[in-house]
Amino acid sequence: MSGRKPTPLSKRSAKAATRRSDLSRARVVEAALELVDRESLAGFSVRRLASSLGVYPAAVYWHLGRRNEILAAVVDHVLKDVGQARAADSWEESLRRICFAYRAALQRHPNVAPLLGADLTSNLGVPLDFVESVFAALRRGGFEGERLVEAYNVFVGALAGFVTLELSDPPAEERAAWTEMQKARGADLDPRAFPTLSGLTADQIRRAFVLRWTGGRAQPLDSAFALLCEALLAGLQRLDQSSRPGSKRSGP
Amino acid sequence: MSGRKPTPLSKRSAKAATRRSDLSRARVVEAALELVDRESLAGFSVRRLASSLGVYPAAVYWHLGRRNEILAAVVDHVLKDVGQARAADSWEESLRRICFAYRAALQRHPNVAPLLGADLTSNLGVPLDFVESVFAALRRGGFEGERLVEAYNVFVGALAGFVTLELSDPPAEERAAWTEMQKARGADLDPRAFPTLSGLTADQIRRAFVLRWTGGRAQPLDSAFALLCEALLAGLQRLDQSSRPGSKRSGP
DNA sequence: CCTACTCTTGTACACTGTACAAGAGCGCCG
DNA sequence: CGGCGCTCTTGTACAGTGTACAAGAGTAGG
Repeated sequence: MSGRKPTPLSKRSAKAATRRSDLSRARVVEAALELVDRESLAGFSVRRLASSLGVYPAAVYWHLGRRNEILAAVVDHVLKDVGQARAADSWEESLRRICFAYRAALQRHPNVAPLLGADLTSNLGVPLDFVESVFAALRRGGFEGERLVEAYNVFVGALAGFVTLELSDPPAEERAAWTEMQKARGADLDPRAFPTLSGLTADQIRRAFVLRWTGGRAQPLDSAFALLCEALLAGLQRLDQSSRPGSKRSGP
Repeated sequence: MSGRKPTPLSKRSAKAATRRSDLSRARVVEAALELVDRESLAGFSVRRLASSLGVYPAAVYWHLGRRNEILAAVVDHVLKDVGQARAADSWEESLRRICFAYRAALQRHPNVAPLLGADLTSNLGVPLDFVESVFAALRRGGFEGERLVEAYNVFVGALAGFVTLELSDPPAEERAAWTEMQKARGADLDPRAFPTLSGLTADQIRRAFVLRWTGGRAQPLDSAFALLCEALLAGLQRLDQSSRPGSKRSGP
């Protein structure tokens, strides 16, 4: 079905003949996100995106540029509300809200999660208001100068890392084989070489990042995530106190 | 130069005619790592790898399987010593050593870092002794059962996330353009929309994860990384104490 | 009405991962 | 010693990828 060429004429020609601009940046981004959601990141391609819009690849290039820029736009779209997480009374609570907003946004579109693990740098896709809100909260917490940037990087790195890892999934087509393989890997552990590991229950292994065989979307690691937030906040609090003894703590 | 076909005969035929097995899993992995180091991950391809060995693609397939399995083997190779980080007196110190060993290993081969951000799950590349050592340390710290797995995920997620982000770099070919773009993005900030961000100095922005334009290999975020470790440990310590008041703390 | 601009069509190129039949070279067993 | 069988490599093929680019449709403004 659907020959070599995108055969875009079918459902479009009549319409497009009159209004050519029913394509637009927003529409393309939406379609791209839809495609990623449906087919996973590996299944995303410019051509597929184009053909899902009934259009030739170059058309989507025109609106969004290269592949990476398309994906950057998708990330931006997914994360657009995270920066709006309303600030709370304490800076700690603000950060907590950001954590949960960030994770919730990605849980809605888990297939884009990988993009935020590695490509965060080269992607211009992360909305600035997200960045702003983290910086603002940390500053309220008393971080300044060099220390502020460091705390920010710690926070963002840990948050992005955990969520990406939690949400990443095996390639779907080979899920079955992969599950089997992981199970075996977890079961055949030599107690002499891996004393601690081999003492874990199957249920523990199933949830442990490198060993697990259940992806984090089927089985969210809610409490582990909460633990991450608390650990981060506790850590930052303590460092904050120790580096600047008497000044601003949490509220006024 | 070097025609369509790999033209493998040149430096090989004489040799290979007599000893066919000068290819081996280990040699291929080594070459793959070398290629990734030299050309970055985007520049890695099975064909290039094959031709760098003077061999046809299918030959490397035979030894290592599909692309992902090749990369998994590379990751395994890069991380193989991390699990050997000698345990220290206190569990905290053990974890600290693991952190630094992990980062050091990836700093030696920063181009593989992206693999550990997103593909950690589907990669079977992470050596088990690394996992074992983390679990062991945490258990010594008093974590058990459900809590143990959570702490482990927190630790691994945060660690992998930070290091991947720190080490990831713009695509190299477009580095110049990208730098310019990021600089502009950081400079044109509307103070009304981004009060905190626009107050940052250029030097702060240059180091801040989403905004920065200097990659973490040219300019390592040493102190931020140290901060991450301390924050994580402090956080875990506190959670540990609060959940199990009187039992084992650090050392005897 | 014609020019200028926005957007789309086709087509092309170089390259990718992966499969597979066929064949070399070697060790082992009879 | 001869040949079977295994390990490994050669070629070749296929379907799909990102990206560039000339050419053309369609609309808006002067």
